Amino acid sequence: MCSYWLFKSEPQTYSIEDLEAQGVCHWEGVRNYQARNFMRDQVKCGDLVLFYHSNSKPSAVVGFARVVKEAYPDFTSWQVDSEYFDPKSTEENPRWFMVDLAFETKFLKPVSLQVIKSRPEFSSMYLRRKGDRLSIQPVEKACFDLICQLGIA
DNA sequence: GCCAACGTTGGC
DNA sequence: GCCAACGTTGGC
Repeated sequence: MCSYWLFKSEPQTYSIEDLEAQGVCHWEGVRNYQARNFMRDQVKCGDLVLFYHSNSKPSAVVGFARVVKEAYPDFTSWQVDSEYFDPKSTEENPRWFMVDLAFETKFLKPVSLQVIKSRPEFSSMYLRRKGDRLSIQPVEKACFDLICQLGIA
């Protein structure tokens, strides 16, 4: 059984095109406890992940990926020269985690936040919540399927 | 670039 | 443990 997720990324930081070119990536830099807990405790190998471009024009789901490695310590957190460095995270006692994703599909038609907000089928999504800032969030299968259907059509 | 809606930090 | 100050996210 697999679960469904939505991961946010600013495309100028890391885009679906970057993942497509790279094939596989480490999802480093998550520095929010709620997002970390989802990733560390619930994101499993084989799960499918909607790739969302935030702070974008328009902000949209632009494709999906597959989880190919489950949570392990985010080594960027103890690299002093990394923008994600956190002095409170150590190799002995890591505070932050990451997973690996493999590229699956880039949508022909990105599914914009506007569309997600306009359809009643998506009313349960975290993206619809006022003040939503969660960068890793669970998605219901029905929502995942419909977004893929809209994106690929 | 603005700012609302958070989350985090640290003094007390 | 409270809460003010500060930092961040992300839509617009």
